[in-house]
Amino acid sequence: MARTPRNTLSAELIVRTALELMEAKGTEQFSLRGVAAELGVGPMALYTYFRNKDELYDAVRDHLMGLLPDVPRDVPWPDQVRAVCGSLRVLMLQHPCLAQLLASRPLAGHETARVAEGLLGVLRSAGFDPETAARTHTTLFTYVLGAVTWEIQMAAERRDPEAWRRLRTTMESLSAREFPTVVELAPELARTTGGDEQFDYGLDLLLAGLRTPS
Amino acid sequence: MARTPRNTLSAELIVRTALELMEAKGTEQFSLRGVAAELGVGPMALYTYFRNKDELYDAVRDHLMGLLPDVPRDVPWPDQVRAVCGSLRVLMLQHPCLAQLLASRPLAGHETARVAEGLLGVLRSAGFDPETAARTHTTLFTYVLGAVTWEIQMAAERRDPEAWRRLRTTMESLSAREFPTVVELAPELARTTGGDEQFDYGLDLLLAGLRTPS
DNA sequence: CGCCGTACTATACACTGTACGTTAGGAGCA
DNA sequence: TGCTCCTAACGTACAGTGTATAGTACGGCG
Repeated sequence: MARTPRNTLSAELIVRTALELMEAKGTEQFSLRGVAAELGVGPMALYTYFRNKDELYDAVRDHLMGLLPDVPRDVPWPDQVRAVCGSLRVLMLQHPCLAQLLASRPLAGHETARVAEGLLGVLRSAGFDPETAARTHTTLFTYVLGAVTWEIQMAAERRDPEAWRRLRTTMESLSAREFPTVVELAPELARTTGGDEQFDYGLDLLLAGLRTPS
Repeated sequence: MARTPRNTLSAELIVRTALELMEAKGTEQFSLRGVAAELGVGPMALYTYFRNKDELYDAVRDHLMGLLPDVPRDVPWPDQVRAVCGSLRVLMLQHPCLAQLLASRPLAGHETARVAEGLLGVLRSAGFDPETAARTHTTLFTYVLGAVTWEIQMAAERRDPEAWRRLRTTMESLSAREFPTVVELAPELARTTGGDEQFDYGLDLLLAGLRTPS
C-alpha cells in the first residue's frame, strides 16, 4: 500500500520546503512541524536528515548562498567589490530569512566558502596584503549584514500599518526642545532609511577609504 | 496574610530581571515564564505592565540604550563619532542581547532617540547637510550593528568547544584547489575576526571616506 | 461601611523541539 | 523463494513556550 513510502524525503527537498515556509510565514513562525506537515510526514521524519533545527538552518543558509553569482571579471576591482556586496544584498532582500541566518550562525559550508573565496580573491588580486585583505573582507561582509538587516527591518515596519503608526506617533511625541536634531531631521531619516542609495552611500564610503596599495 | 501582596512589581523591576536572565541564560532560552518565576509571580502578572513579549523587549532595549554616555565635547568631530560608535560597541559586547534587540525591532523610545540625537548633532555641527548627516548616521549605525553582531557571534563560537571544533574541521576540509585564497588566508581570517583592531579598521575606512564639507 | 478599579492568580489552549521506542519497506544473500 | 538486516518514517510522550480568559482579593475612595 502507499502508506509510509520509502525515500520520498531528501535533505534537498526538506531544505527547499523549509525555505518556502520561512518566506511565506516569516522566520519567527517557522517550525519543524510545519515543514513536516507540508511534506505530509511526521515531525520526527526530518531527524533522519538533520540532527536538529540548527543543522537545518545551516543547510538553508548554505543553499541560499549557493544562489549567489560568481564575481564578474574584466572590471576594476572596486566594481567587483560592489558587485559582490550588491548581489549579496539583493539575495538577502529576496530572502529576508538569510539575514537572520547569517547573523545567528557561523559562516561554514561549501557555498559560503565559495562566496568568501570570490571576495578574498578580488582583494588579493587588487594587491592587498593577506591581513588587509582579511580585515577588509570582514568589514565589507559585516557592513552588508548590518545595512541589509536594518533595511529589512524598516521595510517590515513600513508594511505593518500598526507598527508604522506607532513609530510615527512616538517620533512626533519627541520634544523638539530635548531632541532638536532628531526632530529637524525626521524627514531625512525617514527618506534615507533603506534603498539602493543608502546602501551605495555607505559602501562608497568604505571604498573611498580603501587605497590600492603602492 | 502575605499572599498576593500588591505593588511588589513594577515595569522597571521586570525589565531589570529580564535583562539579568537574558544575560545569564542567553536570548534563546529567555522566557516570560522564567522572569515571572524569578520574581516569584505567576506568568500572567507581567501582562499588567507589558502587552506582550515584544513590548518587554522594547523596554529592555531602551533601558540598555539609556546606559550609553553622552557625546564627549571639545574633541574633533571624528573622535566624537569614534566615541559614540565605540561606546555602543562596548555596550553591545557587555550585553549581547542588545545586538539581537536592535536587529529585530525598530528604533523607538526615549533613550534611543537620545543616542540618535547625540550622533546627529555631531554630524550637523561638523557641517554636514541634513541629508548627508542622516545617511551617515544610518551608515555608522548599521556598520556597528553588523560588525558587533558578527563579533559576538564569533566569540560565542569560540567559547563553545563543540562548535569551534566543527568550524575548524570544516575549514580544514576545504579543498585548497577549489578555494585557494580562503585556505591561504585562514590564519588571517581567524586572527582578524573580532577585536578592537578589526572594529576600528572598518570604522576608520568609513571616516576616511567622509570629508568635512567646504 | 460599601464599592470599584486594579494587581495578581488559576486554568487552559495551541503550539514548540525533540527523546524514545516501534514498525514496515526494500536490499542482499542463502 | 524465503530470511535477515538496515533504516526511513511513525507514534507517543514530555517539558516547555506565549497568551486568552476568567476569577479573586486588596487599597483607596465615596
